[in-house]
Amino acid sequence: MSAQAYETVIEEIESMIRSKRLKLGDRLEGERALADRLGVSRTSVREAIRVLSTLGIIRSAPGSGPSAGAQVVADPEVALSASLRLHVAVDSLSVGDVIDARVMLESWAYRGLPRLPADLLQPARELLDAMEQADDPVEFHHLDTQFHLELVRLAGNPLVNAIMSSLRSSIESYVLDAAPRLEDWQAIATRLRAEHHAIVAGLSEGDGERAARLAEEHILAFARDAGLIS
Amino acid sequence: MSAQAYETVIEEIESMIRSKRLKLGDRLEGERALADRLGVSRTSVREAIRVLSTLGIIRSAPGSGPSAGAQVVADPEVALSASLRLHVAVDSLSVGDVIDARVMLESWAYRGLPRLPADLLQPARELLDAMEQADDPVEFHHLDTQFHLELVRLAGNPLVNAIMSSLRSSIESYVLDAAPRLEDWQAIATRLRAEHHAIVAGLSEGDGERAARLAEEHILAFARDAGLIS
DNA sequence: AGGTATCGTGTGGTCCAACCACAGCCTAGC
DNA sequence: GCTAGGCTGTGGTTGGACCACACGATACCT
Repeated sequence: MSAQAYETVIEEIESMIRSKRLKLGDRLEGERALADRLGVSRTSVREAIRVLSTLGIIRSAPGSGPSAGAQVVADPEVALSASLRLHVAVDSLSVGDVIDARVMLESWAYRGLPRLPADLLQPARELLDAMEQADDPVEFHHLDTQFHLELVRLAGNPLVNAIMSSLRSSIESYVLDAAPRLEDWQAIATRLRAEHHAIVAGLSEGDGERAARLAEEHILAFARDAGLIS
Repeated sequence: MSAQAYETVIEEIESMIRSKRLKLGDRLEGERALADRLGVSRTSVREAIRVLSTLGIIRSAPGSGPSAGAQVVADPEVALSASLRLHVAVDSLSVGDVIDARVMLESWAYRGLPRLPADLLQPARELLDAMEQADDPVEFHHLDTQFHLELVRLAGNPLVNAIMSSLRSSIESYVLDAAPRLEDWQAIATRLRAEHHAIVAGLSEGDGERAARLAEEHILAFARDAGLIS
């Protein structure tokens, strides 16, 4: 037995997924049954399930009934967010790296967009309206995150969406910490709102290239103001 | 105690990392000591360490001496690779999504590159030389992966490098499965080699834009040939 | 007959007390 | 001075025992 016990359990579950014996939404057999079938201890099965849970593949719930047990789910963000957050914490990734990656992602998403029907941009516009009222930096940032994510979502690539969301959340604490240090929050918020409208205008006119360039400058300028990059 | 036991352990370790009480390369206290200090069982501590290990933050080794114990490391790829691989397996992400993301990444990397000193491109050129001799599709693919990764590395963003590497490995099995189905492998390999040289030529002349466009078509054309996308 | 309180059962969550394999260190013996 | 052996602490694994939980069935009372 070269591989560790919990690894054999993961391999078994992954194999069941690949061979379609386990599909999205299916429930896994009980931990005790699985342990017995694979000839390992329940502890090892639990380690494996815990790992798959942090990878966003399985969700476990105690109790009984339809919602209980271990179920195959699809939550690609959890592992990405947790991993990035921790790697930024240990300084193996810098906040600047994350911001650069975000610029790449967002400008890619906008550049590829065709002229959009007005109703597709409606959710983003509503977020802009909400941001008009938001004076609190924390609330503003929250809406801002949703706004940018909503726009990237229009590109229709779920993987890019997951990465985008994870990038934001991995440096959220740094952004929020920086907010109070901003010189003139009101002035900056006003500028950010105007830039948001300009990006949406570009997209609604089918000028994804312009929106992309605006977004790049929008993101980098704020990051500079917040002292997140030099 | 609302949070689960293993979560409190993760929070404690993450807190130690954020406050720099734990730095890259440091060794964690023993599992038994940590369990005792936090008032949880060793089982829960082990679950937490196992999770952090799959997130690429901690590496554990049994035995004694300098290499033993749990150590803080920085391996951003492991979690990304595992997560993407499994999410592609459950069809929550498609191979096409992954390929599109890779095109984004690679073209971004090349577009941002200035004219490069010849020695920076030397490793890539050597991989091209090796690929001239590689007739076996598996060996060719292996070198191809290294080649593209080497070029992206020139952009100098470790996060992008990690994502790039994870994207490749998450769909590697699909690419390798598709290789035998290719109509005329020799002809395709010849074309791929020529395209590789053209990309390197673009970069060596400081024309990142051209290299990016060539890379986009290079990747998408092969994906179409291999039946990975339509 | 209809509602309601109760119990039974199976789930994951936690803990404990062992034992194993491993690798460095230290000591006794040559 | 050197080598072989045991000592010690590490993570890895196991079995068994509880717990809290939530559903479903059952028994009960009205």
